[in-house]
Amino acid sequence: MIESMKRRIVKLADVAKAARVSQGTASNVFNRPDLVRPEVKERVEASARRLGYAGPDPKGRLLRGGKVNAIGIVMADDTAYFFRDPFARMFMSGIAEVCDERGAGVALVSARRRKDAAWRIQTAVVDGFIVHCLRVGDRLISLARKRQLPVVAVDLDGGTGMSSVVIDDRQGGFLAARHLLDLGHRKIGVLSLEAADPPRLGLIDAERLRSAEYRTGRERAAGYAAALAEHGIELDQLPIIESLNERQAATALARELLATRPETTAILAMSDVLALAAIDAARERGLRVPQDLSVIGFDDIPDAASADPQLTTIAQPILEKGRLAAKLIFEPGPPRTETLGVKLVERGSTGKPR
Amino acid sequence: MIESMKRRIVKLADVAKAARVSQGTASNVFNRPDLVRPEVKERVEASARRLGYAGPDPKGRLLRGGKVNAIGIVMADDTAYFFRDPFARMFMSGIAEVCDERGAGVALVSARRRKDAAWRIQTAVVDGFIVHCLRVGDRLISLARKRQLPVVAVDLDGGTGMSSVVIDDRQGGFLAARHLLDLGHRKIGVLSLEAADPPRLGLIDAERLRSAEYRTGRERAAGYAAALAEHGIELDQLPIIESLNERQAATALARELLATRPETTAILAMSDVLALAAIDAARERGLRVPQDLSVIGFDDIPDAASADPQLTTIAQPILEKGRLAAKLIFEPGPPRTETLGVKLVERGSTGKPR
DNA sequence: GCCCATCGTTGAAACGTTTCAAAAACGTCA
DNA sequence: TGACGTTTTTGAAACGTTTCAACGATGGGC
Repeated sequence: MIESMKRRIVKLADVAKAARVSQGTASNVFNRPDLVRPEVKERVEASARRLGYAGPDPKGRLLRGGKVNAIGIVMADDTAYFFRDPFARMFMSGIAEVCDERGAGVALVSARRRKDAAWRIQTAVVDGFIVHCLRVGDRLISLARKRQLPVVAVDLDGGTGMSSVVIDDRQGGFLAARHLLDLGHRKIGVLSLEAADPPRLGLIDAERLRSAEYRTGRERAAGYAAALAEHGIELDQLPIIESLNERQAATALARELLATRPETTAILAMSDVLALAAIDAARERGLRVPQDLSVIGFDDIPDAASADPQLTTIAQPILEKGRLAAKLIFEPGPPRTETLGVKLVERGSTGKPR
Repeated sequence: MIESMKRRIVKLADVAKAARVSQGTASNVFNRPDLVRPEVKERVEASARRLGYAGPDPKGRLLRGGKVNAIGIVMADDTAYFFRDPFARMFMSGIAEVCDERGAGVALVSARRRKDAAWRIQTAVVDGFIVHCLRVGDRLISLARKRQLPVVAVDLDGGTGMSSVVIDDRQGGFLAARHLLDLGHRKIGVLSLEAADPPRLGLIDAERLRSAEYRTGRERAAGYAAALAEHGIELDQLPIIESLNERQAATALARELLATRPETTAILAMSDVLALAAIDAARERGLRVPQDLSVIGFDDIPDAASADPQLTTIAQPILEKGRLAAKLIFEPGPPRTETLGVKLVERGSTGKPR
């Protein structure tokens, strides 16, 4: 009698047997209750209750051929980043909206440590992946694709056979640079996102950006170059600083830029975080923004509007980006690339040069 | 030849056959590569490549007895709420930290629509649940528990056989009320969280709070009552307004409170959101905070410190709450309830009555 | 009373993997 | 050469469900 304590887990077959029906019928009780005679249904449910059946185990259902009904979002950062970073949060909100509509769940896949990341992606129980990675590059993508599930890349050059969502970074860069040029700035410093892995922090030459592995930096720089060209300026003539997209680190680099190039009247920053860092650095030097130094950012994160001074920036539709990425995952059709527009938002951080 | 186009999915057995090894060996190639002779491993990998094998399918592995390696977080709101709400975000960050440490994934389970919610919880592919629900009450909990997976409840009275994490709401309520009383306030209005489902918006009596279905409201009110009692005041003597925890809605109710009880010199709010709403309402009436009206909140969300005036509030360790909830999920031991402390944070929204 | 349609129920076959005891291969040593 | 330890490999048995063609019962129409 004691060995009956072994408490094996109760499964559908046990319930079926106890209720003296076939397994198929028992299954129907839980999944298509109207197919089974009320009386029988009652009996099966009673058995289930009596045996302490936990309900059909998703593991079994899954194998049988079901969809998981959840998509995985891969980011090259720790999981808390999803909730901390303003960009990530809006992006996720967009995804969440669409998933709710479709009744799909959301699984967060952190790909922080590269080693671990592979395993996480290979074993994630999902129906598809949205991959947002600037940092680790294509490795994550190719891992995800190997799973042979739908994959949508975000802010990355779309590969063959994969959908992707990008913004018109080049146009954004163009608008930003033209804005400064129109105001009369010529002594412009560029604060760049990482161009490739590994990043090379500090002064870099324009060539590194032209051939950058990361799409975002490459395209935004190309936009800058196009606007500059209209004024007969080469990107190569400007000082370009590559930085991590992180406020502290960027402030230090911006400080250095302002120190070595005191003639600078404007900063072209490839992200709002970089722009805010530039403002911090300017303030340290006693420079007023925008009177002594104009700063323009990129992205229009929520902080941009509440900064002091309010940040002039290139707005990208982050929420929409998330929505679109999610829609593409669910869309059955052939893979395609969607490009979203950007626009200049003039606020208080730019003005005419002194 | 054409029917071979049927492109059945390639599975481990196919790879094994192609490489002329047993399925067991093929499995080892992917899971314990060092158990198999390099030469054989090579051969299997080659076959896998040639056949376009996607790697061991997690669905199969899962059924065989594996852990999913992910926990589900259930909230009674839409999925975007996880990224929007300041409280939820900090809470999730705490959870995320611990999950990263343990190498576990995070799945977001929205239980917005009650009907849908059941299915979501029943089919979520996870190893355990952290359930945070004020609104929908125990239904979500009991669904989760039926899965016979580890469940941790947050901010809820722990049931038998289930771990839970709570804060010392009563002590928090006590500290908040005592703070106002010590400053000399006697004409105090209470802005309460929902007491039960369905909420009853507007003026309620103290009894509704004493017997409230939701722990948070009940306990905080009990703390208020204890502090008041020390000054010979009964909670029943104060005006109590029940409100949704939502800024707009709460502002309207606070406005009403201030209009009908103009003698009020202080507001005891059960959350920071409610407190901020009270400040909005006060401002509309031309009341200065804290000179004309003192307001104290609860929670200490990030907004509290950056509000104008900065909000005096009861701080609860939100991040730690998340961490602890996650730890309890992974902990093998018997279920237990952890209670976290709170503390009074004096800032600018409270002062002596005029 | 017989035939047919309908409704419920059954039984067995997937689904794709991991695990584990046992068998085979290999190497070493007396 | 045979006995004996080690490595490798095998074969088969789970894991828990859903699905689906086929079968039996039930009742209506003729």
